[in-house]
Formats: sequence, structure tokens, C-alpha cells
Amino acid sequence: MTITEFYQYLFVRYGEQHWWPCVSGSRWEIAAGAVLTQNCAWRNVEKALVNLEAVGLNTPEAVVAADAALIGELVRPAGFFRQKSAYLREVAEFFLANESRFAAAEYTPELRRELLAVKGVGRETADAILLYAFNFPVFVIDAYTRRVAARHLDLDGTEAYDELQRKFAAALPADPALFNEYHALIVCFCKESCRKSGCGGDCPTS
DNA sequence: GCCCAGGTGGGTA
DNA sequence: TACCCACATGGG
Repeated sequence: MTITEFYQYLFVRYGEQHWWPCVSGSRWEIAAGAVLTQNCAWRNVEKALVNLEAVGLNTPEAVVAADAALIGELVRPAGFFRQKSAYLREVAEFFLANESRFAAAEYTPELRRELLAVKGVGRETADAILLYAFNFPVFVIDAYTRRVAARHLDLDGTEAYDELQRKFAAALPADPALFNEYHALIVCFCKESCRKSGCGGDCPTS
């Protein structure tokens, strides 16, 4: 199937997803979730996000002011808690300095480069923040995307991140709502396949 | 017990 | 560029 055909197939099969799956839906929480989900199942990210929210650490201001060890304890369910505690602080500092500027800007590759310069923010995390928190037309490549690219699209799945991203972007109109839906549908599709083969996971129901 | 999960940074050749 | 490894927890 082509990239376009696969989207149409998924949309007919699953319908609108309206992601990002978050607790409060604030820009900061989306960014925090993007960091916390690094090599970690989303159900464990939710525990960490709930822990943070429960003690009021749900804003960049609060995270910057908090003790790193405390943040580590709260995000422990998401694994790599020492790293992620440090990363959350880095991203929080970035948010305090740049969130309003990003929110008001038109997307440019320079914005992505700035985000990628933050420690703990690699390509996938940066793109998830750009798309889901700031609504920029940036296609997110993750393990699910690579899996479906290899299995269902005329792609290898092992392409370099930026190359695979270019292929998706080239095949689709630069519409953040479409990129959002497509990525969400891919995740839904993969999780359903995973469920059927007995490895757990869930699909957004609404 | 073993493997995997919506990665990233640092090091080496 | 292309590998390798550490990072850590929770669920099947």
C-alpha cells in the first residue's frame, strides 16, 4: 500500500483518534509525556504523570523549582528515572524560556533544531512535542511507524529517521491534524495487532 | 526468569 | 556514518 492508501485504510477501520493520550492536556504535560515515554510503555508513563500532577509538579515552573530526587521518585514507574528526572528539568527550563515564543511562531526547521539542542530531546521526542504540544506539521516517526512501514508500506523501516520522515511528509499535505491522526492510527493499529498476539496494549476508545 | 516497551546520549572505529 | 552500551521499571 502507499502511505496515502494506508492512512485511508486505517481511518475507515478505526475512525478519528484525537490524540495525544494525556492526563490534563496542557502543552507542558504533553512534553513531559513525550520525555517519559522514551523506551517505556505508555501505561507506566501515565502513572508517572499522575504522580507528578498529584503533588502539583504539572508545570515547568514547578519542575524547575523541585528537588531532582523527588521528581525521580515520582517518575520511577516510567523507568530510567534518574535520566528522565534530569531531562524533565532541561525541557522545563526550555519551556520557561521559549514556550510562548514557540506557541506564537510559524513552524521553521530552526525551531526543531532549538528543541533538539535540549538534553534528553532526540528526534522523536522533539517531533512529538512540536506536533502534539504546538500543533506544527511535523510527522512523528517512532517504533510503530517503522513497524508498519516495513510490514505494510513499500518502505524498509530501517531508513534514517529524517529520511523516513521526509517520505511520509512528501506523501501527505502538511496538515498537523492529519499528521496527528495518522500517527495515532498507526499506534492504534499496532496495539491491536499486539493485543491479538497476546502482548497487551490498548487503543484509544473515543 | 525472560523479553519487550511510542529513545537518548556518549563512546568508539 | 554505523554500531555499541548504559539507562530502570512494569507487564505478559
